Amino acid sequence: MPKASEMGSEQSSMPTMKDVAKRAAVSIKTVSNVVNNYEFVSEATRKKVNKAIQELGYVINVPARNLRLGHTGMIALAIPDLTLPYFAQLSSLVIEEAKKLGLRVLVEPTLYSREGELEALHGAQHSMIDGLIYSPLELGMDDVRELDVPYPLVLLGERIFTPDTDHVATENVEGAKHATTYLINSGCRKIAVIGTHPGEELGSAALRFNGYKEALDEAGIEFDPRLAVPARMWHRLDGENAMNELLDSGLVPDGVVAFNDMLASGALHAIQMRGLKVPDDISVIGFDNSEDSQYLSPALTSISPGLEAVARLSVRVLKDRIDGVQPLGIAPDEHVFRKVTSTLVIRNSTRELPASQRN
Amino acid sequence: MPKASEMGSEQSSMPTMKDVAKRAAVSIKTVSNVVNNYEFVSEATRKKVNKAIQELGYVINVPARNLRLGHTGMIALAIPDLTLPYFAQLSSLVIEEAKKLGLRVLVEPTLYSREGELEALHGAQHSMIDGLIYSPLELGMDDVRELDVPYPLVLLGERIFTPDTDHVATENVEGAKHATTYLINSGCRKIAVIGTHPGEELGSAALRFNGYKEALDEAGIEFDPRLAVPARMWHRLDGENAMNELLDSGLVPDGVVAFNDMLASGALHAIQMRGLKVPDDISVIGFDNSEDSQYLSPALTSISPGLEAVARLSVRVLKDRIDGVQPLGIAPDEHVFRKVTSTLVIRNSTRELPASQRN
DNA sequence: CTGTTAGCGCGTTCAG
DNA sequence: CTGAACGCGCTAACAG
Repeated sequence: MPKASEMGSEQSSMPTMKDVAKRAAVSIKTVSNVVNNYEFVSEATRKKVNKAIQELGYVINVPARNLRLGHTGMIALAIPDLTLPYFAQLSSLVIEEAKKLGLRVLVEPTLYSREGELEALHGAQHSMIDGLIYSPLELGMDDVRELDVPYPLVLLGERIFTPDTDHVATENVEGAKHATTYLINSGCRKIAVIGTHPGEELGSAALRFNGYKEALDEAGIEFDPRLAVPARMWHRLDGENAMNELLDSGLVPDGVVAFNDMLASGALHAIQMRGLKVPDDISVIGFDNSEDSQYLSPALTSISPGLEAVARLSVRVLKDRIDGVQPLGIAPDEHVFRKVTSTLVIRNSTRELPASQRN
Repeated sequence: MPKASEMGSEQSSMPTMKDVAKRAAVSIKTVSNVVNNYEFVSEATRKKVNKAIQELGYVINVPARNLRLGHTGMIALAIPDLTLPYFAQLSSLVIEEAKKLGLRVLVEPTLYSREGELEALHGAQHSMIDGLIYSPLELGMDDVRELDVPYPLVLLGERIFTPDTDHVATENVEGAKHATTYLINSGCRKIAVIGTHPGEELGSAALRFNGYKEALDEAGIEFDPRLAVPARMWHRLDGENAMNELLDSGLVPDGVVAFNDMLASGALHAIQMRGLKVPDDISVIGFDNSEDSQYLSPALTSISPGLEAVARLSVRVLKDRIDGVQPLGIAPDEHVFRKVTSTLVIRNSTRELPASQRN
């Protein structure tokens, strides 16, 4: 037999249910019953059919089945960039969770373009897909009407809200607030924040900044704008630069909240290069609890956004919508709006809480 | 109209070609012609049909089309772990390249399990997929027969060889050799290597180690086993530990070849923590040229495995096989075996070559 | 428990 | 250049 890879299409000679039926001397329906594990098939016929399947090397033709069933068992996941650890992680978790529910995932990087994001929404693929988990970055509140699509949709993040779709988001504000409060409780008073995006109102930077300020506010610490260092990109080097800038200004903080772990890693490095100690001189907290954070030295205390929960929830909700059932305990006509609680993963880049603060 | 997400399946009410045909007062065939950009359709009818499509919001039904055509326009990419930057990068590039050729990609993480890898190969999905790009980690030469699958397959890496499938690989040996030679030319004589896997023969660690030794050999430098530090995992902390171990032993090298950029990053950190300078005291070279490497300080000199070329080649070859044409300039019955040339990306973690060595 | 029949939506002969 | 009828492989009634 020539290898399929040397032929045009593998479909040409693949055996069908009909072939199996003939060989097993049963009807097509019976084969279908066996293949789909229909309960009421006699053990004898089942064996007969399986034998024929084995001998012919029969594999079910998924496209045909899809056509008949009207769905494909495939969902799409649209994210800005698969090379970002955050999204790679998310994708991996979504794929894993989907698999548990018998769903496959088509990952679609939208590559920071508005076009890409719109195409993910309206592209021709959509008869091929049962639903979409959508994490927009470029689209904003002005684009809400774009979300009126003829298939189930779960929206990730907090850039767009509509009462007409299900949302799953992470706690940006609460997470940053938690981190900042933790630093305050551990004795920090001059807490810098790295990675702000001045002028931005949507997006993680703005939300996390708000959390930071809220924490300060509640603790009665006045916000010092000089301690907020912008960083357009959130790479390691940006964190290093930001931290150096701060240190050069003579304004040495006793704590740092970095808006992601890369920034934190850079800050760590800048601090240590000056002979200062983390956490003795300066505590550092990161964001995202990326896999790397545990491998830094000192291991990085970080806010874990609960990506597992995001993945689990969004896939489950989508699956329910596809199946036409109400997700979770949601009332009819209502939509899921769920914020996943973030947790602070304490490692060695922050000082311990004094005994009085622990519980 | 109720939102689809509140209904069972979106398929129920989607307009078909028949609906479009009726509305445009033409035959189904004509609609099909228009949709598929068949050349010989009068401008008038084309317009008429397009208008009807617009009004009805018609979208072509991909599963039906797939059934008829016998292929799906979808390929799978099986990799060990999507959260590894290397594979995330590769996936992203493959998706991009596939898109250019009108193909969609189903990413399938096999999660370091033999089962997962076998399932990717033989799983039921395969009538749903036109071909597979396959990067095994657990499978070895004993499993060659598993690769006899009824669809086009492109094999990535150097773990399994068969004359019966197309291969695309990166230059592990050559890359490591290149890196080591570069260090030698820049004046290093005591070159450590971090990340070896003693006892392993397949796999990147072994191949890269060979390249390192070849370079030493050619330069007439004797290999000192104490300079080869094993590291099972290739995380940042492993690099840091390995480097510390070396430094503690009193055996201070003047150059380090790390088997990936994470290891290199850790080594960098360990070196700097001792007050030693990179590259003045010790040069460091990494592997993979990951996105992070440029954001380390000093920016990391690294071997770029040419992932773009791997992605481009493997998708192209697969596409050709799917279309039944000979890839590249390959003779019939021959198979592609292509190693992508790696390049050394020189940044600031290595000393400059003396004038005599430059070209 | 099993067989028969009728499409799912599309592309494609083959006539016109 | 266009229309009518067929079948891709499968599942869901409904009989038997």
